[in-house]
Parts: sequence; structure tokens; C-alpha cells
Amino acid sequence: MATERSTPPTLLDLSTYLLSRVGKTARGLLAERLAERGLRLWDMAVLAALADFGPHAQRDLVVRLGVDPSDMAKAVDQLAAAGYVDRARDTVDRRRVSVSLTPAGRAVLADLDAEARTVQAKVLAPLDTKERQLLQGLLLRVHEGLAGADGENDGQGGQDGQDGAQIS
Amino acid sequence: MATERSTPPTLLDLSTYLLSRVGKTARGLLAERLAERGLRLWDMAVLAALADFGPHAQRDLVVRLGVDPSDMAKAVDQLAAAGYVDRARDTVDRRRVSVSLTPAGRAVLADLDAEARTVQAKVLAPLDTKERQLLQGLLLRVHEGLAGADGENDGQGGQDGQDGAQIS
DNA sequence: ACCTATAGTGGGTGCCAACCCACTAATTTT
DNA sequence: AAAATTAGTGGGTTGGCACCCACTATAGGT
Repeated sequence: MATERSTPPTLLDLSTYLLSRVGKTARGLLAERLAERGLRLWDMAVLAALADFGPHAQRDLVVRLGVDPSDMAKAVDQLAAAGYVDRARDTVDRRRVSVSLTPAGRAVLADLDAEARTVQAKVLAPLDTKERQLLQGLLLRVHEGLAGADGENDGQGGQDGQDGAQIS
Repeated sequence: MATERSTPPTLLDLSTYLLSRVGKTARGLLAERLAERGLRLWDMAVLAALADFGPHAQRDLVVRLGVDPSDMAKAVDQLAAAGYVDRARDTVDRRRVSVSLTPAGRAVLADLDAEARTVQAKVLAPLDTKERQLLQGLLLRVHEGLAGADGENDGQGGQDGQDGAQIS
């Protein structure tokens, strides 16, 4: 029988395609794990930001992660409900809400990180250690490039422009 | 002022994250271009499949690309309306609809391919030619690994399982 | 012919990401 | 102290993807 599941070479030849395809799979697998804990991908991003940079005003999280303030509010809300972060009004500027990681939050993050690495191992299975590092390095540079050159937000009519620095 | 847009190192250290992030950007940029022509990412996949493997019964496209038959119907419908593919009932088995690329379709595909390469150039800007090839090779292997290892459609309980070979 | 299986379609669902606006509360400016 | 600005929220919209079911038309087996 002819038609097995095979991707058209035209596509396979496009790094863009591979990137997008593999990326999506990776994202999907990870998201699946996170979902088991009732979290989404960028709840993890928030936790990571707090862990790496310490407590943030919610506003700063918004800036750092490039999400809509309104969405951030929802995310933080959820994380607070789960006990992973604390929300406290800033004493000096009482408009601000200072968000900080709880021990539970730190623990979950470690957990998620472990999960991520498991997924990673699965996804990158065909590569040996050296190659993985190579890939990591290349991706990192590409990522940095994107962050910098993101420049021309031509704001085309599109209703779902994905400029920002979204995670999920 | 402190908080500039910087991604938490915890995340940057995860290839999974980079993959997903960069992949998403790539996808986004490409999708944006396609959208200008009223196409979506996997309209392109359909065109590519037809170009690479010749006319397909719609059913075979479904198998090859791993999409829902119903969704394929819609996609083909749209492509046909745009004049990029021809739909003809198979003379031997009149249940089947044979889908083939029109010259217009072929032209658009070439066009899209060019667009994709433009996007690619932008995304991979930080890398030199050799590195791009390296990346391409690594991704290709990872992709193959995923295709193979995904093995059985385990039909996990998940509500949005992303098994298949989806493009978009 | 009858029954079952297969190809394609149409309609509709749930989920999630990304946005946007209107509103409150607190703060800074004048 | 009024006006303007900024932080956070709540509510709701849009669009895409993946999925599923019911239905028609055609084939094939017996």
C-alpha cells in the first residue's frame, strides 16, 4: 500500500517547518505534563521568572514576559490560589502587588523543570550529548537574535499578531 | 530601570523551551505570510504533498498528513475554491475524490516556499550557512525520531492530544 | 438485492492563546 | 483637591486547532 505517513520533502527541507513542527511537539508534551498539575506553560514561565529574579511587581512580570496585563492577572490569580505564589500589596506604592514565590511554588518549579528534562530526553533521543548541547547553543543564539531583531512590529491588520515574547 | 524584557535563565536552559519558543515564532511569521494569501499553514502542507507525491485521493492526504478527514475536506474545499487544486471524482471508485495540483497551485506553492525561506533567513540570521545546515540536520533527525517513536496512537485521555503529524 | 464498510461533507464542540475595553484603586502632578 | 497617570481586574471577543458525530453516496461481499 502506498500512502504511509510521510511528510512532503518540500516541507522537510524547510528549517522553518521543522522548527515549528518539533517545537510544537515539544510544547505539546510539556503542556501535557503541566496540565496534570493544573498549570499552563506560562504559569511555569511566571514561576521561573520569580525564581530567577526574585519577587516582582505584577507589572514587572508583565513587562518581562511580554504578556497582556489582564492575562497576567489571571495567571497570578490562579497561582496564588494554588499556593505557589504570594501576593502582597506593596507598602510604598499600594497600587502595586508584589508577587513572590512560596516554598511550594519553588518545589513545583523544580518538579516542572524535571518534567521538562524528561520530555527533552524523549524529544532529543536521536541526538547524543554533544549534539544536544550543540542544538541548545544554536537555538539559544537564534532565540537571542529574535529577541533583539523583533523590531519592526509592522502591526499588520492581522488580529492575532504574535509579536511579544510569549511563552505558550 | 530594572525590568527589561529578559527571559528567565531557568527557561533558557531548557531546549524544550527554546524549541517551543523559536518554533512558535517561526510558525507565527510563516503563518502571517500565508494569511496574506488567505492560506493557513497546512494548506501549504497539502499543496506540498500534492507537489511531492502527485495527485492523491483525499483519503490518502488524510493519512499522509494525519489530519481529521473532516478538516481535510474543509481545507481542500478552500483550496479548490481558490483554484489551487482540482477535485475530480475517481472514475473507478466514485466515492473517492482525486485531488491534484493546478498550475496556479504549483505557482503559489513555489511562492510560499520562497516566503518560507525569507522567514527562515530572518529567523536564522544569527547563524552562518554551516550552522544553519547543522541545525537543519539536527532538527531533521529529531523530527524523524518523533515520527518513529510516537509509535502507537496511544489515544491518551488528553482532550487535545497532539499525536498525529499536524502541521499547524 | 441486502448488508456492511468506506469516502467525503457539514455542523458543531471544547480548549486555549491573544487581545481589548471598561472599571476601581492608589498615586503623582499641578 | 481636582486631574491625570499607573496598577491591577473582570469580562468578553476572536481565531485557530483538534475532535467527533451524523449523514450521503458509492462499493463490495455473499
